Amino acid sequence: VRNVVLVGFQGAQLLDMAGPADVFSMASQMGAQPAFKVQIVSSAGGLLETSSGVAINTLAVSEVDSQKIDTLIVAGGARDGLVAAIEDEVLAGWVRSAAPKARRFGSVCSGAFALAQWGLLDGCRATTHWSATSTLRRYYVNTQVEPEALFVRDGRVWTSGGVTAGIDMCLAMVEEDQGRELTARVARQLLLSVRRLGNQSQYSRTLQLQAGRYAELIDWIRTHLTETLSIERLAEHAGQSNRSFQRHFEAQTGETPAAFVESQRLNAAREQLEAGASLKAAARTAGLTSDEQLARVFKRRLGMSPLQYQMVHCG
DNA sequence: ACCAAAAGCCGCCAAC
DNA sequence: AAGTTGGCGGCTTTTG
Repeated sequence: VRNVVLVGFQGAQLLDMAGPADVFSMASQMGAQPAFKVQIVSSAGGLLETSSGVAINTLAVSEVDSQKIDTLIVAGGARDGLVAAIEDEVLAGWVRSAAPKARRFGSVCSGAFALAQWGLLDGCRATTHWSATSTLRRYYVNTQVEPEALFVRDGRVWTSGGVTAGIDMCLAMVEEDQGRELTARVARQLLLSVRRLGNQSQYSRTLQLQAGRYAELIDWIRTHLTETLSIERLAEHAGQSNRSFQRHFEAQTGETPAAFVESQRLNAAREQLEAGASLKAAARTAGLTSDEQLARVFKRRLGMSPLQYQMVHCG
């Protein structure tokens, strides 16, 4: 049985701990025999008030044998609580000594700042909540921040983006330990209809934009992927000049118009490939001009060719 | 794998 | 006075 230890603090985000806890315990229940034991720890132990006000019970770090930890994950949370946790000598000292001895360790969301400050991310590739990636990069120059990733694995160091990405990360851990089949069942049990890969973008434009000013335009883009979607065309559709459109669209969506269109086309192509379409057909319905174009976009955005993607994802 | 042409991006700034 | 607009041009990225 592998010991999974989740590290929390006053003001930590409940889901950052609850998500991983449920993934590992669910995997344990559904497997042939219990594979994981989950413990939630904090500096002093006892009740922890999370950022949402829901309190959870924790063990004190002193009660946990740091020699026997398999997986150690630090939660993220509200700024003040996180800063206090980082400066907490007891917690810092314990994690610093425990993490290197664990088989793997990591963080969810802003927990990456704690790991980084404690020197545990030096020389590593890592990520954090999308709104904080530039800050992480600025303060911790020895860490290669990957802002687009849902989660990043660099050897034994795993870091994930905003809250629910932690669930995807833990599923990937379970998959490594227990295989794909069990992991798929766990994901299904948790009603995660789509498992997301680490290199997927952190937030859903669909959700983010529903209320936005360009919701209608975005809907139009999605339904007209095969047409020419140049800036001119989109600006015209939005009733703005090119320059203003570009400015506002980027402010609203966090992506430039061309990048956004490319994302949409990539997603469409992915769905096609996953549905078993040929490369040419996938390219065509996604509005990419050729299968070479398709390959370029895959390489650029996913770091792999369409064929490799099929191997990994449709295999 | 390469390259010229095209497209996209974005700081700048005068004009609202 | 402060904020927005949109044309220009140079620089980078993408395309065929």
